[in-house]
Amino acid sequence: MPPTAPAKRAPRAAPTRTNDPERTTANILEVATHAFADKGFDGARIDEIAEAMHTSKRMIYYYFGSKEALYLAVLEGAYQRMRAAEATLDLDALPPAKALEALVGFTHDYQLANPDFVRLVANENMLHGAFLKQSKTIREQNASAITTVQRVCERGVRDGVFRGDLDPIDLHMSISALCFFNVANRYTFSLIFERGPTLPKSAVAKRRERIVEMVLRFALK
Amino acid sequence: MPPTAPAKRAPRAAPTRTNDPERTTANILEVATHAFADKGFDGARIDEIAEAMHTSKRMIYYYFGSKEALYLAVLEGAYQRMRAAEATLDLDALPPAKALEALVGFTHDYQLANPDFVRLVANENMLHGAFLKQSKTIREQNASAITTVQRVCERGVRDGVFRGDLDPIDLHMSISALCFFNVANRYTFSLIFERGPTLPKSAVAKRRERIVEMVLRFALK
Amino acid sequence: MPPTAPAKRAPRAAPTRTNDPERTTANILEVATHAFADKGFDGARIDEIAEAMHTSKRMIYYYFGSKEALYLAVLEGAYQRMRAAEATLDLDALPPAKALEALVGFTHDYQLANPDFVRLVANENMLHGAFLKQSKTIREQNASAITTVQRVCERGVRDGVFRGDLDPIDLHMSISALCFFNVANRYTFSLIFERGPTLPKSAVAKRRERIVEMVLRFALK
Amino acid sequence: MPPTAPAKRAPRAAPTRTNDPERTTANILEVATHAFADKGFDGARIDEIAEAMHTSKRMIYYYFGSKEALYLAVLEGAYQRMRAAEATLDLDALPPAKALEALVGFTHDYQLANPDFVRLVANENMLHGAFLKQSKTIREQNASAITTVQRVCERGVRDGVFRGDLDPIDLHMSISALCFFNVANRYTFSLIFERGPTLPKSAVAKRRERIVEMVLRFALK
DNA sequence: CATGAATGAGCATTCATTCAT
DNA sequence: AATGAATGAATGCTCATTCAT
Repeated sequence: MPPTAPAKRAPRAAPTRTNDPERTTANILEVATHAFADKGFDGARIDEIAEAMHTSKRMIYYYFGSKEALYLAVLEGAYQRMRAAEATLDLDALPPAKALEALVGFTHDYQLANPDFVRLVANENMLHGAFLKQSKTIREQNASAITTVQRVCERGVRDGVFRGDLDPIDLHMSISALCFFNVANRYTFSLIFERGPTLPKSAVAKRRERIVEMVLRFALK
Repeated sequence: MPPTAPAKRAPRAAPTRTNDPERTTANILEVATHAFADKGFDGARIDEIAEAMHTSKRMIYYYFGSKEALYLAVLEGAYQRMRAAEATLDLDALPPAKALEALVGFTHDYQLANPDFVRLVANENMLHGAFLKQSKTIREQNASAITTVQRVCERGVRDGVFRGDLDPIDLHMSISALCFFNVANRYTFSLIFERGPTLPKSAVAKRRERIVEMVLRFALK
Repeated sequence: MPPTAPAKRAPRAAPTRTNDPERTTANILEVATHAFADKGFDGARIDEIAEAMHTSKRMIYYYFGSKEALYLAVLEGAYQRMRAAEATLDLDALPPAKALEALVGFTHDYQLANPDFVRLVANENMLHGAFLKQSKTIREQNASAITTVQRVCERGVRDGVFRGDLDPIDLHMSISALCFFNVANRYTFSLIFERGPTLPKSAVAKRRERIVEMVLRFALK
Repeated sequence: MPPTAPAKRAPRAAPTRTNDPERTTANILEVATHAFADKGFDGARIDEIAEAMHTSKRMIYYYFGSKEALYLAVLEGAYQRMRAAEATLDLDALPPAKALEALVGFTHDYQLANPDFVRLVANENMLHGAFLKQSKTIREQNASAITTVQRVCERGVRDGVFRGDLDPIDLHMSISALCFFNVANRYTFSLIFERGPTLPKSAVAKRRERIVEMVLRFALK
């Protein structure tokens, strides 16, 4: 018998009536984020999300209207949290090389600590960016994202520590690529090592070091 | 209209009866590869794959037995073609630095030319490597893949042109990461530029150059 | 007609939305009981059951989860109704011979009046008892069933009216066999008479008499 | 993957080309008899029957034309073998009581030894005798079957050892019922004993004895 | 006589969604 | 603000059967 269906009238855990819209939506988003990150948009099931929530499944439609709208909200939330974390970095206070190092380190650490975000982005690419296109919010945030790298680059070039032909967008891409891959391609890559998808702590630290070094070697004169 | 109309579907494009199993399976695999790469395992529909084939949908089950088995066959084919292409590289004939450059260039070019492969791998990671685990074939091929990088590294270190602490697995990861991202994260990344997901030719060449340079700067003493 | 007609099925009899789970499940069970009894588990079609219901086919899965679970529920219901009817017999109030007569009569009459029950049991045997094995409910009810015969036997033996070597299980089997066959083997047996599967009233009465007599002659000293 | 489909081109054991139609048909019938007896008409699968044969599945259609025709042939064969065995009984050589005893004993023993026959008959009843109706062969054989009992009855009544109101058809029914049930209702009945569906040898002998006794007690004056 | 390749029609089941309260 | 009941439209899959050689 499928776990999703009521199947024989066992109406499960008693959906705690919160009477608190904010808590309810937050709970839905949290559960949905895990679900969409874990299974992707097509693989995730509204029923399963409902099962893992504290409120009833009907609430998803009450507050979000559709699976697509819920997914969009999840995606926007994930991007927003990432940008918020990024915003705490005060790169301008650091000399360019240190700033770049900090940026790469942050990117690496954040993605490692937030595989849900990484997987949501990977899934969004599987969907040809269908939802991202719809989101004004994310587009605006991303626009500002590139200026962060840009400012570091400019300062570095001006100070003569970075090579003159440094392209911020290209650099941003390289940083993202190196950090993203660790998390996003865990499962296929780990086959080479013949071990589990998550690296031991020491290997993670080593990998982090090398990514930072790779980017800096490339940027420095 | 009578109340219980038979409602027969209009028989599509004339299913050319090949009586040629090899052609039939090849056709199924080709169509399925596009479909799974385009929509992912969960998003792809057996019915849609059938629609795009020259034979009937029933043949999928005749030759492959299930959606899962078909997907696995698709995945194995994609990996096999990639390794076959890689095998044509004669890196041993080149000096280490040139060999590394050739390897990075090949990886970049192959993935750019074969987004289906890239997307299948990305999707497989969304599925936590569920299918890759099942495939002896792929595991064996991957094992040999790492030795290619390894040999180049060893020669480079021995010759004193590469840094002594070069880790082949780590290098392989960096190369993969940089090349993979271009294709896999096209849709989310292109939002930054506010243009379409595929870069103009000149930009592609520029990106290729920089990836090669980044890797070489890192590997060289 | 356009080449790609939507071909919508004519919506049947108006699915009265009861909003009454009990009525809905009862309706499903009733219809399914007839269907499974008529065609057996493998012969019965979920679609046909749906067609005969007052609610939509989807409700079967909403309330029962699968064809197998529905069949099990049907089987359990059939056994339960039989045991409930049996429980109304107050055999202890009758002298042993009369009690045995009443028991045989009841068995005969119930099975004749409930061919659905008989056929479900016959079908369950075709399935090697696959579903019965799963049902705690039925196993428990059956356990108590044998005690009914047992008590009558014991009293009859104690009173000296029944033969001393009477085996309750064996007697139960004989009674069941004689009554079951009338209904279960109707179609093959009626070929001998070259008439329809159901006997005329007078013949039924005669047969009942003889079954009762056969059992009593065997049990009495 | 389902065991029936070719699924990945393993064309199984090499279908021995017999070039002997009689052996081929006999083989098909034998395998089909087991299959239909085991799973019933609806539960049996042409593919599974083919799998268990020495020739290819296509032969079923070559020699029998359809699943229905094959089933009918199986049914006719089963009845024919039973009647053939019955024909070896020389009841006329025995005094009436001994003849009846022999007949009951034979019926019991044959059905116990040939559960396939019993299950085919049970299944045929589930199908409302749909196939039996079509078979001239079986109808003719059955007609003669009743005369066997009839002759024994007549002799017994004439000799004054059997009760005068003995009805051959009714007696035939009782004999059949008692013997059939043992085999046909094995699975549901065994639940009462809480043991496996087949009785130990001693219990079988005991049950046989009691059936014989029950019939004789009823028939004798 | 024999068969590998191919299939239309149907089957159980699932999914996101809406109705009625 | 919240929800249990209900569902149309697919979805992956199977079955007996036929075609072409």
